[in-house]
Amino acid sequence: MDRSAHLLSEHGLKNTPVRRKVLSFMEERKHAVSHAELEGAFNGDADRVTLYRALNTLEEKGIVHKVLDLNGIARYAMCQDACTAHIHNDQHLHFHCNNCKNVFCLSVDDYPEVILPAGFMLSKIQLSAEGICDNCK
Amino acid sequence: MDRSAHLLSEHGLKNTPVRRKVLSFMEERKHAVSHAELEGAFNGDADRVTLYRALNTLEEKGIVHKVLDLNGIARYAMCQDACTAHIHNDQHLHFHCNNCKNVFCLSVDDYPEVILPAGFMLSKIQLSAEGICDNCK
DNA sequence: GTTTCAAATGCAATTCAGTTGCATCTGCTT
DNA sequence: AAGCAGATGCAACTGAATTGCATTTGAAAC
Repeated sequence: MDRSAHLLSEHGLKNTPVRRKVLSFMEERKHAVSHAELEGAFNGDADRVTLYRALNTLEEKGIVHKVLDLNGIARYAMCQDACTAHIHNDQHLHFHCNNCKNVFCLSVDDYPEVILPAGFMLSKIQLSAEGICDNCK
Repeated sequence: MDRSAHLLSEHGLKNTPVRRKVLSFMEERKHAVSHAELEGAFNGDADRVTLYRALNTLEEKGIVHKVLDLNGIARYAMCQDACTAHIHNDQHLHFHCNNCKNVFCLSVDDYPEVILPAGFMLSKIQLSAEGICDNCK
């Protein structure tokens, strides 16, 4: 049983070809992948709706996480590198490339203190960066 | 000439009823406003497309700035409070309410240093927070 | 290895934010 | 008052994402 199949059974999900391929596709990239990117990779081997549902399910189970790119389009990443190194698995930085709009998950050491006005309750803070990725420069 | 009209002429934009009302509506709120919110406020007095174009124009001229909410929907704010206090007018924090999805622009004192991998060029960093706003708590 | 059934998939249709093309109207300059 | 660039309104369109429903399938029970 490969890593993708293991991840699925571990979370009580059926081990289907689509989900396995989605996961291994993500593992191979170092950036967060969009639905459109996946659809291209499947090239007709899975319905677009099935891909949307696979992504939603994987996110609900905490296997991948979702991040909106600069155009507000959802992208998904596993980010195991950054996550295993920290307790809170969203303690990482999202780098948005202004050119290709890809999103990269990078680890970050220290977060600033945030002081909110009275009445605001903080649940999490998120640091994001914009610029040009190494592919586009 | 009121403040809205002044802002428009200052940026070489025609002083139209729609733009004036958009600006004064924004000035009255302490959160970033969405297109849907504006459309409700106009209640038929302006076409939806006109509102989209007004928002785009105001953003292009640097009068307002755009921020995507947690659902990836655009919201716009003037944020003069935070902006006049700092040199870089995007040096502020966006607080996203998990409940009403409103976005609040808050000022922030210090930004953390961000070290990127080789080949990545940084143009700006952005701090955002999630939680519950004072209205929803 | 069958049977069984909840869960997953495929297909069609729908929603919703946002954009574009084009004709008409209106601030603003002269 | 005239002229016109730019703003508005209307209709149609795009693209991401969702929903309903019939069919198929993974995996557990037999």
